[in-house]
Amino acid sequence: MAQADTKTQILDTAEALLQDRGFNAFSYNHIAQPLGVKNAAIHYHFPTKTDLGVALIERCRARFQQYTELLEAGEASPVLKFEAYLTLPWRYLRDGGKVCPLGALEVEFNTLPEEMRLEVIALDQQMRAWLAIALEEGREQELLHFEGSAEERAILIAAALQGALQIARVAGNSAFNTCVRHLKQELGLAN
Amino acid sequence: MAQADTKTQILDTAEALLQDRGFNAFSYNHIAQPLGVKNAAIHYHFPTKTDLGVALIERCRARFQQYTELLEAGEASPVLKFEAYLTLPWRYLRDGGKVCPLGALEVEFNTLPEEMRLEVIALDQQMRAWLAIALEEGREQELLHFEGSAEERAILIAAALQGALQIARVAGNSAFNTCVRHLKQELGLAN
DNA sequence: CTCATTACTTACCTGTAGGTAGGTTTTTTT
DNA sequence: AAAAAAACCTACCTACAGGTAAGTAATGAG
Repeated sequence: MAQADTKTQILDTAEALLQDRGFNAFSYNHIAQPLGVKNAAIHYHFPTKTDLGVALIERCRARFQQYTELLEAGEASPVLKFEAYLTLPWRYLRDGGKVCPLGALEVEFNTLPEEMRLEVIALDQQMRAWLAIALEEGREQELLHFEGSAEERAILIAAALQGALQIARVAGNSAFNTCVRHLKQELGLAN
Repeated sequence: MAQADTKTQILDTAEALLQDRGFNAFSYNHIAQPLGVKNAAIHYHFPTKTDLGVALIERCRARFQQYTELLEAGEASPVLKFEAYLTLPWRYLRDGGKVCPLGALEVEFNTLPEEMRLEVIALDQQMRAWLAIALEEGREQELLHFEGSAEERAILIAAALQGALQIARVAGNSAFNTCVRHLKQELGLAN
């Protein structure tokens, strides 16, 4: 129990650091100190930083999977699904001006080991693909309105949210909210 | 001449590295090696990495200023101005899948020294403010169509472009082009 | 009760980062 | 031609990064 707890805490801390500073800007010590544990303890659970990075992204993927399965199980409407998607970055912003993990990893993409790159690509695919399906459903049910393919619209939305989180750091949180409002408006959603 | 040249080359290389790997992921050696000079030569021109970073962003600002002044002097139409704005990220993508400098710096924002942060904020302001004016002009002349304030629309566009450049790294360049097409469409521009 | 496993610790190693001091060469100024 | 400034280089230093090896304390199974 205590072991799994530490492992989870390591991942939690690493994830927060990733979203706060980027992958290259945190070290094992940055994780170890707040947990009151030594550097080598991290290496015990994650031999290399690459292992840590991979595990981190895999957890993001699993969590997103769970999140969407819950929504599907609850037979959520396309609109609710879309709004659930918006909730993710919104939480990041609320929790201390964090940035989308995907965005951070993409900026540093060319410095990442191959194993991590593959995970990043998979996470991106997974998220956008699900969003696209939700958008298409919404259009079929005439709840959402947009031109072009749903995949294309999903790119625009994902890009805007990701960028807005980053811009919010220098322009204030309202920048993000503004962006969300416009995205909704363009889908024909009252805000 | 040779001195100013080296200084410029340093900035060029540093800028490329920033857009390729992020600010924290390149070192003085990464700059020195391709230029065929020693580490200390960089320190001669830019005593600290903070100095380098500040100079880099300042140059971005000056260049953008020049760029826009040229457009204003040529009495470019609002549509042309908007398209000129789109050209910037488009070039980044073309030149080896680079990312917007602003986006890279915002992701690492919390790791940057105060002097650099102020420059980042200034660059963001400068770019979005100019874009907003162009958008507003376009709307007044009924060349562009959108709801809400021009500043708000500028945020959406800047965020989407920034995010699209990053996503293009994992989803291919078409992701960026798709994003641009949709942004234009929404402004009522035929593509 | 013993043995093995798990979850660490202490103590180290190597590489590289940013940075500095002082010397040397080249260019410019007078 | 001499002096001074500019543009470097060599040689170093310190801090910290990621990583490893060997040991220890606690837990749990046979």
